[in-house]
Amino acid sequence: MAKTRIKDIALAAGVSVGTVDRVIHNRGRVAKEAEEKVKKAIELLNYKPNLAARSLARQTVHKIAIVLPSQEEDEFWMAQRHGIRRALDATKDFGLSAEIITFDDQKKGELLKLSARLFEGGYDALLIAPNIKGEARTLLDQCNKLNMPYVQINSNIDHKGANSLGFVGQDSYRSGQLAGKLLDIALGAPVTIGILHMETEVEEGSHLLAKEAGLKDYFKKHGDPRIVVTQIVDISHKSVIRSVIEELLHDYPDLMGLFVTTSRIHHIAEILKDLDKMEISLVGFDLVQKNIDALGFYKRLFLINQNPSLQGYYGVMRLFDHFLKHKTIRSTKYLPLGIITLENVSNYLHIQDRDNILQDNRTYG
Amino acid sequence: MAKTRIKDIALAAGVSVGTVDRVIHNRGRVAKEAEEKVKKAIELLNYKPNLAARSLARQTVHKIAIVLPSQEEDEFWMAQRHGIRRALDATKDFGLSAEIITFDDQKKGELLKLSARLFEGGYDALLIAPNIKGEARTLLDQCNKLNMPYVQINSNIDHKGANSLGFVGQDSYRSGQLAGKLLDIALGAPVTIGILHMETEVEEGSHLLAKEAGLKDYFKKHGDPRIVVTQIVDISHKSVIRSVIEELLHDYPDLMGLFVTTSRIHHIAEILKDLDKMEISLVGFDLVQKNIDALGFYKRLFLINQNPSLQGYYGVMRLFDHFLKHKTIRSTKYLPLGIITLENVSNYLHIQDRDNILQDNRTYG
DNA sequence: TGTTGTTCTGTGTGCGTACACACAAAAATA
DNA sequence: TATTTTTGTGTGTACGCACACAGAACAACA
Repeated sequence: MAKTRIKDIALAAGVSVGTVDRVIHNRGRVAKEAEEKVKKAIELLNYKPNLAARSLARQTVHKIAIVLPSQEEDEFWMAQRHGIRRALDATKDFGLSAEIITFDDQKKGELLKLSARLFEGGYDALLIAPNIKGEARTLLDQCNKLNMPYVQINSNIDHKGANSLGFVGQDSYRSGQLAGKLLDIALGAPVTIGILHMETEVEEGSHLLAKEAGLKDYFKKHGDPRIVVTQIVDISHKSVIRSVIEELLHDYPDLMGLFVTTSRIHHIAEILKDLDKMEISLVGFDLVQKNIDALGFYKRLFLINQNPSLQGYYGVMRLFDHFLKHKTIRSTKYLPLGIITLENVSNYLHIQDRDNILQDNRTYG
Repeated sequence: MAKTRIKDIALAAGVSVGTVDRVIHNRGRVAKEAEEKVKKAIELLNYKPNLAARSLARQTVHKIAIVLPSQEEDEFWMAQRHGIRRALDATKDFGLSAEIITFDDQKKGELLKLSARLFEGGYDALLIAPNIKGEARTLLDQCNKLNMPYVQINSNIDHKGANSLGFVGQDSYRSGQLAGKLLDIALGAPVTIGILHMETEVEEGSHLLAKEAGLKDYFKKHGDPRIVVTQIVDISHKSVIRSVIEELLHDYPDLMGLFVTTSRIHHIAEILKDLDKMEISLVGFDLVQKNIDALGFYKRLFLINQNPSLQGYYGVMRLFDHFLKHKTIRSTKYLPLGIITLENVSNYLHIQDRDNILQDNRTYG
């Protein structure tokens, strides 16, 4: 039951550890027969490399650049960062180091400006939230030219380069379907349902439109109610939002459900509470504090959690798998769409802080 | 930015690595002044032990005994085992080994029979699903006498010994509240709601009663509908279940919601489909295959996921933290109560298989 | 037969830590 | 003072692996 070491394989195959090492790492310079013998011994003894020893022996530290929007205060990106930090803590003893590089995603061209820094900073890989599609595409093209692996998180620009290590994020279309289901169950009878994009710009092919499509498709199969789509561009003034809502309620007296495709549903909850219209069912996104507060006073509210923390975590872990375990994953990983309501929100908040695995906070003792 | 090693501390403190080691591990035999200097250097240089090197150098492997019910075929316990295996894979290179020991939880006294094997098998810790409360309590008392740390998963018998490393599992009461909320939203008008315990025995203080209490308490605050509690003892014969349901529907024509406190809600879904009564909303537990199938044909069905896989995972990780990182957690950890419906079930199935962290499946190459 | 080149293989060292051991210095005893 | 005991400190080795380097074996040439 003792673990088999390289030494054991060498013994079994009648060669030295050096030869075994060459076979394991495909370094060449091994006679065919020797290689065969070693491979057979590896198979037979079920050899699995000791990760602790490997990362200790390997001197090369893989340096990864993590590119994120510079919205320091935004809770969604804070959660992303949190997950990233967690993963880095867990892997720092195993040959992974990282730097977070931010850019202003409200201005054009800022992402591209990072180019020089990224490709001349000696980085071995890129972890990027490519929410500026055009610019990000240029960067990823560059990655492929320079043979630098990259993982996308949060936004996916469907970039199928040879160096792509896939995408970790949410399935927006499916989250729209889920919102449809929740509203369907909550409403009972067919009525009017509103979709609200609360965002300054809804660009072609964006998440928001995928969510819209998901909800619409759900209702094509189930009941086919009237669906009204509205965009609220100016989200900084509550009065503007309020008048849009009042107008909607006036135009569609049977409006009984609202789906907000961004994280700003708390505004709607507050306004509807004010208007004493809390019989309207709401579905929105993200566990930001104001939304969590809204759960407390608005019964018919569901939040869909996109798990930003795990996006960061798994994103980094993909690079870890790639470099340290020679295990390369290129597929898309969709994180679970958590349905959050007042009765289960506490556990979700908990896990975001506690997931630390293989992390040592202890200084001594 | 280079990582500080023990050597660096020794240099900074003007002592040898041996002295630093003694300070770090509280081995004594260090002069007060030397100790002070070392501690200061550790603080100053922000020393964090290298986990890879530590587990490589430390030869002692901590052996843990994992005690589970012997229901090999049960999907819930399979998931538990899966999570346990995942955690063991992730930690096997770091000085943790484990053996799963099963007992027949359908017979009395079987758990206690393990006693000798557990306490004379040279185990360093215990991970137990103490679903036979009385017998488990005796075992845990024994643990405290022998100074053997233990973690409880899935069931919690509130055992506050000095060696307890807490509990990882679900919050049954809260899951009942959550079921209440889901039914409340789904029903709209106040009607009759049924609670179904589908289990051969509902013992005092069991999870099932906690779930019942949670749902009842929820509705005391919201609408206060009529709630009917029924137990179905004989779950092996579908005809028995069916007649219970038919009787319920007859006695309570306005029954519009059913809460099944075990994983057997698929039976109910199948029967109601048969009876063409699918307007009744259902809430049940666990992602077992038959329940997942039921999601496909029964729209108004929600499953609450108790995350058995993560229970096993975090349970093992607690022991890992305790032994390898000297980081001892004694608190209760409640896992998130996932709300599952057809539209988000796929992601939940995915994550159960994919969560492998720090695991090396690669043989060579 | 000697020389050069090519292909293959074994040995040695170091990664950062844990721990055993040897030994020096100081203190307690004779 | 001599001897034992206690206390404090440094050195050396091993863990399993990666990788550099030396060198053996063999063939191909002069």
